[in-house]
Amino acid sequence: MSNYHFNEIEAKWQKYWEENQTFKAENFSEKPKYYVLDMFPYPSGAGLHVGHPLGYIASDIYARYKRHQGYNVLHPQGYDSFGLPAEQYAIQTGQHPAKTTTENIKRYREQLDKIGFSFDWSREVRTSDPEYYKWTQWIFIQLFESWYCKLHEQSFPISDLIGVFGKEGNIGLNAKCGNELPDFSAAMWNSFSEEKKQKILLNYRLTYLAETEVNWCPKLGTVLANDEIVNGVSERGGFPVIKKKMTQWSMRISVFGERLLKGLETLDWSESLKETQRNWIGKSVGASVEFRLLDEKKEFKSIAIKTFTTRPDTIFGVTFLTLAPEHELVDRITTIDQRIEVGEYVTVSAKKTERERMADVKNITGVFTGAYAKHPITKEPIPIWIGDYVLAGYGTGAVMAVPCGDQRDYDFAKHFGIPIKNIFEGIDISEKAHSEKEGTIIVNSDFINGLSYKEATDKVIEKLEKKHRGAKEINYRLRDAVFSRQRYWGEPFPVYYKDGLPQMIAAKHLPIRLPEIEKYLPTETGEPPLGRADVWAWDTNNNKIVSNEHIDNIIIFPLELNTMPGWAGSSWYMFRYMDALNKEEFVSKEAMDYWENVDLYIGGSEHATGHLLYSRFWVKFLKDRGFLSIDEPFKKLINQGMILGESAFVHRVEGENKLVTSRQIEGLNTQSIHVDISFVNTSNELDIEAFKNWRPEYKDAEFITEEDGTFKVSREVEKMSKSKYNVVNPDDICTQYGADTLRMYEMFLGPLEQAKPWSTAGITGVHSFLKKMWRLFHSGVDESLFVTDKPASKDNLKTLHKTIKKVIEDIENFSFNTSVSTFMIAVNELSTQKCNSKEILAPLLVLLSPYAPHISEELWSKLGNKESISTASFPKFKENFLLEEVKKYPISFNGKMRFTLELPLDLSKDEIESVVMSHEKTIHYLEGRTPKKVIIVPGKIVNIVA
RNA sequence: GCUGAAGUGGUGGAAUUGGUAGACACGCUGGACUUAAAAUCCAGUGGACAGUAAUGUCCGUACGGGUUCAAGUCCCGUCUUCAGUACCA
Repeated sequence: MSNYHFNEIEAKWQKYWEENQTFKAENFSEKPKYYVLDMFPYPSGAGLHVGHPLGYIASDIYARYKRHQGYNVLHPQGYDSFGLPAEQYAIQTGQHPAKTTTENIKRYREQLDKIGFSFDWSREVRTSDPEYYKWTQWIFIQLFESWYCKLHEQSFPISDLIGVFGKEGNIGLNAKCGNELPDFSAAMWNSFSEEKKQKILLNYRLTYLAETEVNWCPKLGTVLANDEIVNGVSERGGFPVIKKKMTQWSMRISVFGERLLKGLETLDWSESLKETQRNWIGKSVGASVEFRLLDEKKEFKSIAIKTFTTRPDTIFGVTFLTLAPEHELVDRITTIDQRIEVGEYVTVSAKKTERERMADVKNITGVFTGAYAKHPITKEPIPIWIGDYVLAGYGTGAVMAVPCGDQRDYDFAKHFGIPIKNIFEGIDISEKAHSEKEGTIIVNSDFINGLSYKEATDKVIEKLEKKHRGAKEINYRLRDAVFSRQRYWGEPFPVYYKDGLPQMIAAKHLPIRLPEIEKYLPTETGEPPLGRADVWAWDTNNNKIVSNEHIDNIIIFPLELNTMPGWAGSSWYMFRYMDALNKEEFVSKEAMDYWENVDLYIGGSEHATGHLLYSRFWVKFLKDRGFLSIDEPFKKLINQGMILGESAFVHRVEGENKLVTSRQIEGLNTQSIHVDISFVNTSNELDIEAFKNWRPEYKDAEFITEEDGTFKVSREVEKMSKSKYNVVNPDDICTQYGADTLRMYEMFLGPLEQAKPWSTAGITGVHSFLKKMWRLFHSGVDESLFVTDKPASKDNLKTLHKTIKKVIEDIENFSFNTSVSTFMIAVNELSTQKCNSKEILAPLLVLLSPYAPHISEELWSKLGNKESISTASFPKFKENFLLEEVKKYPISFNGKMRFTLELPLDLSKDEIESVVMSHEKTIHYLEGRTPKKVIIVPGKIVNIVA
């Protein structure tokens, strides 16, 4: 008996691969290297659904393909097991995150194993493993011990900077790098107390402690980075976020803006993803312009309001200034008469949540400060306003408002009756502002009259620089990333506090292990859960964690209570796989130099402004400091599209216990209720009994059915999720159809990068292909293996090489969906040709093995091979089976056009004619200026001139 | 609003540098096998018109134009959908 028993075959080969360590990668090899990486999963509690493995299947196909091509392939997998998702699941189930994480990982591993991936599990990493996060802590220390020189665009050890301060102070640095810190000389530096020195250094370190306005999410009990907020609510859970001042660790990613931007040019990523990162970095080129406060009593002579503009050419159109409500000068410049009004306005806007402020965009609000500034060129008095359309976090938090050239300034001016000055020739601004830069001549503007945007911009900047009232400036939207989380389930900081100042724990004492505490829940007020640990202080004599009780002793100090965010561990994991067991270094130089960077990275596009940006930042930093030899971690990136679920709904008549079949709901006032898709068949018919048992409240409900007694549900495509009852579990598919069918079907669904709904209905097509493939190797009579050494026919070879060509092209282009079709066509053709030649079938198996590894291994071994099919080399495409030697024949087309036709030598006229009539052949179009290729349409050739 | 991607049968989707549009699969229809069903296999399947038939003709890739011997593909304009981003000065 020799039917295709996929369950047995798959279990057999998965065991074989594990026992033989078939996919273990060596760190050094004569072969060229290739590194294929998946974005490692968060082990959440729900387990995998069919959407999760999509990217893993694609990367696995590619990894297996590269092995066949003779590469030494690194294809590892691990778990991003620290962070909010893992912790939220623990909180929901009331279990300790350490416990749920271990359980979830076990479940994930079982599910992954069933699909037959070629992962090298000997290199598994878990970000929550102390042996792993030891190095995350180590990298944090390196960041703390480094600063960024804007002049050299590079990070250096902080000790270099201390050396410079001791010799020259920071005056030179401020001038060269445009730092805004108060100047000090070498003598002053040397006279500073240690405490003051440390405080100054925090302004330079790449990770620093500062009181900043952060995004606080009370429901999650933690602060969030900008990329963790979507539409003003938290990405995880969708809870409100408010602004709050807190002392937090931050990462100085902003100084890397330019390099992160430039690096994108070298990467093979999708244009849309690069664009997302470019927008996030948000570079804008413009100028800073300084407006000095107009003050007759000369009290505030030195107060200057710095603004940023991308339109220096419109400087003569300025009719007011607007400050953000949070601007630091608001208090100082507001006149006595305006104090109450301004105070109220500032308080009200501070109370708004991120979301309210976004929702309020159309409401124009603002208040006059009573103060005036002097225009830097015309010296005219300019009124200073406050408005919340100006953001404290961007530029300088103050704008020079040009109502004629900016719609927001225009709306503000109209709303408050501020004059609008037109500086554009022949442009009507009675209805709206004119914001296009190009194609306008500037007027009413003194020395730039008659100039275009570009010329005027240069002239104005030149003038401002001469008057010391401004300079050319580049601004980035990219903000420093908050790095503290008031959560339990994350990496502890290797930091203790002495006299209120942070101190690093020496690297040799790492890891600082996360203490085991009973109450790990976050608090709404923001006290970190680690504050509840009884043993969480640092003994500097013995270099170990000790009980809190001893604090105040001179050698025992409080430890940092916050933990690191989820993206800490995922920012460098791709290097740990290279050398996962190394106890001495996070990755050895040899391993690093061999594997270099990830050649192919596959994962979701939702990480565009988080993980993919942060890890690029860390890698650039580690490269600067000599710990890595490469500058960009991910050479090629593919974003797999999400697989969506097809939810099913029953319709209940509003206010009645009556359910109506989907075709009869028209005209009725009904409410849709999600129903578990396992109660619905492919014809959308509901199993009414199962539904009644599932939802007892409808036990006695009235069912309005079709005439034939069936009850139909309606369908809708949504994100696959437990709460929508539309989850399809890959385990079930594996049991019913096998992993090879699942793998091929997931690829067959559509283009890899496109979002698409899952529908189990079509899976039979792929499954019956595998059955046909199996049958191709077996005789129809007694079902034993029926493969011969007979030479292949010409037709057989043609089919094979056509398939080789297409499959290689498809894999190289990541069009895995079309190669599934190619296999189907090949098997159909070979069945028709009754091909049983080993010369054809063996290479076909190798070709198929990346897609359907289990069946390929089984048939491969049946053919008498002792080694795993993964060691076989990929068949090579030979063109001569498809094309023949050619000779040029001029022909004419439709009796008018003359072409040259390339055809085999020594053909008779009849043969040429039959070729032309039946095949696609390339000919050159001669009558046009440039020769073009055309395909002959059979039957339309009138004359062939030999 | 801005940026990016896309719009092809009943459905998912194929179509090298412009060259027989709808591969492959699902679904549907018919047939074979079967007591029957399932499974399996075979055939048909964009639309309209003509023909007993083989077949032929015309129309068809969101819409309107254009370039070309030839356009799903290139150019201009319009509409729609999806995704990202959003008071960024």
